[in-house]
Amino acid sequence: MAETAGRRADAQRSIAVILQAAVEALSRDPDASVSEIAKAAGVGRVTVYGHFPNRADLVDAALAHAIEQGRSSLDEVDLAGDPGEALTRLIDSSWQLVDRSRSLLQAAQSVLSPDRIRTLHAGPAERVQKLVERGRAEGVFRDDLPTEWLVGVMHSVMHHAADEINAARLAPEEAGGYIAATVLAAFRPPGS
Amino acid sequence: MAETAGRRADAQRSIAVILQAAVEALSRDPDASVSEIAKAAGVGRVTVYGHFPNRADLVDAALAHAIEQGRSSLDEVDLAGDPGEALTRLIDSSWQLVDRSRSLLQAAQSVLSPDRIRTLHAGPAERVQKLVERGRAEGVFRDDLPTEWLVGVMHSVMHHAADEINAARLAPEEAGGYIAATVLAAFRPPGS
DNA sequence: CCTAAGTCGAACATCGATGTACGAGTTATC
DNA sequence: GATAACTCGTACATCGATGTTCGACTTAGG
Repeated sequence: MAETAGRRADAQRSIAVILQAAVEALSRDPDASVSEIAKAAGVGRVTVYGHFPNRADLVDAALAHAIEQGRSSLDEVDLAGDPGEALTRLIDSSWQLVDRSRSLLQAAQSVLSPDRIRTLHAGPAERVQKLVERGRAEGVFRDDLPTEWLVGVMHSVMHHAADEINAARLAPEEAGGYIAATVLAAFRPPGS
Repeated sequence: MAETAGRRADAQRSIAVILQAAVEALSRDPDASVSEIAKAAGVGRVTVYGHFPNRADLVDAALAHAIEQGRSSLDEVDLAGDPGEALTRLIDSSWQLVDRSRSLLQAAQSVLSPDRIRTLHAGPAERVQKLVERGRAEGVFRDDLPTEWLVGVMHSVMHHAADEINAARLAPEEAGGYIAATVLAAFRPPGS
C-alpha cells in the first residue's frame, strides 16, 4: 500500500505530507489517532484511509520513513580510523535520531510485530555491527560477549538517555558525552 | 482505596487475590482489561470496582504490590565487601525481578505519571544508589558520571536483557552474566 | 476539455473497554 | 441469628477509535 508508483501527482504529495505528519504526530504521542494525524497533515481522515488500509500500516510506513530519513544523516559519519573514535562519532549523530523518534518507536511496538520492527531496523543496526566487529578484530573492543548484545546495549543506553532528557533529569547537551563515555567503557576488553 | 483496614475478612481476601491476579495478568499483557484480571482472580468484575475506583488505581496498587514483594528478596542480598562483587550479587537477584515484571511496568507507564512510578521505585533505587556511592568512594567505580546516570544505565541494561530473552535471542541462564559483565565494565574508572 | 483519479465531509456501523446501577443472594461478625 | 458488609450477574449508559460508504466537488493529465 501507499506505493507511489502510478499514483497521480497530488496523490503522491498527499502521501508524502501524511507520512511526514504521521512521523511528527507519533513522535509526540505514540497513541495519536488517525484523526489527529490527518488533521496535522491538513487532510481529511478518509483520505488517509484511501492510501493506507489501516492504522497499523500507517505506523509501519511512518517508521520506515523516519528510518530512511535518518539513514542519510548516518551516511555522512566517518567510520574509518580508531574504532573507539569512530564509535563516538557514530553515537553522536545516531543518538539524536533515536531521541527524536523514540515515541514513534513506542507506537510501532504496540502495533507491529517485533520481527517487523527488527527488519525495519536492519539497515542502521548492521552499520554498528560492522564497526563493532572491526574494533573487536583490532583488539580495541571486548571479545567475551556477542556483538548483538553489545549493539543492543548501545541502543538501550541511548534510549535511557532519551528518557532522562524527556524527564528533565538530563541536559540534552550532556547526553552525547554520557552515552559515549558509558558505551566505550562497556565495550573495552575486561583486562585493561 | 483498597485499604485493608476495617474491611471484613473475606474482603481482604478478595483484595489480596485481585492484586495477585492483576500482577500476573499485567505481567503477561500490559493491556489486560479489568475483565481479564477479574476472571483470573476468580471474581466478578464489579467486585474489582468495589475495591478499586478505576483501572489506573488498580495498576498502581499492582505495581506497588510487586515492588513490595521484590523488596524482601532484595533484602537478603549481602551488600558488604568489595563493591564490584556486591553489585554482581545485587544484579543477579534484582534482574530477575525486573524481567518478571517488565510488562507490568509498561502497563504502569501508560497509565501512571512518571513521577508516580519514580516514587514507587524509590526504595529499590536507593539501595543501588548507596552501593554505587560506596564503590565510588573506594575508587572502584568511576567518578566522572552522576550516580543517577549509572543507576539508570544498570536498569536500562537489565531491561534490554529482558527484551532479548523475550525475543528468544538470549538464553535466560546467560543473562545474569552478560549484565554483570557489561555493567561492571561500564562502572569501572576510565583509566585502568 | 474530458475523464479518471483524487479529495472532502458527514454519516453510519461496529467494537471493546470503562464505569455505574440494581436486586438478589452469601457470609462474616457482633 | 440479625445486621451490615460483601459478592454476584446482568444490564445499561458512555465513550472514543476504527474502518466503510456515499455523493458531490476538484484537479491532474492525456
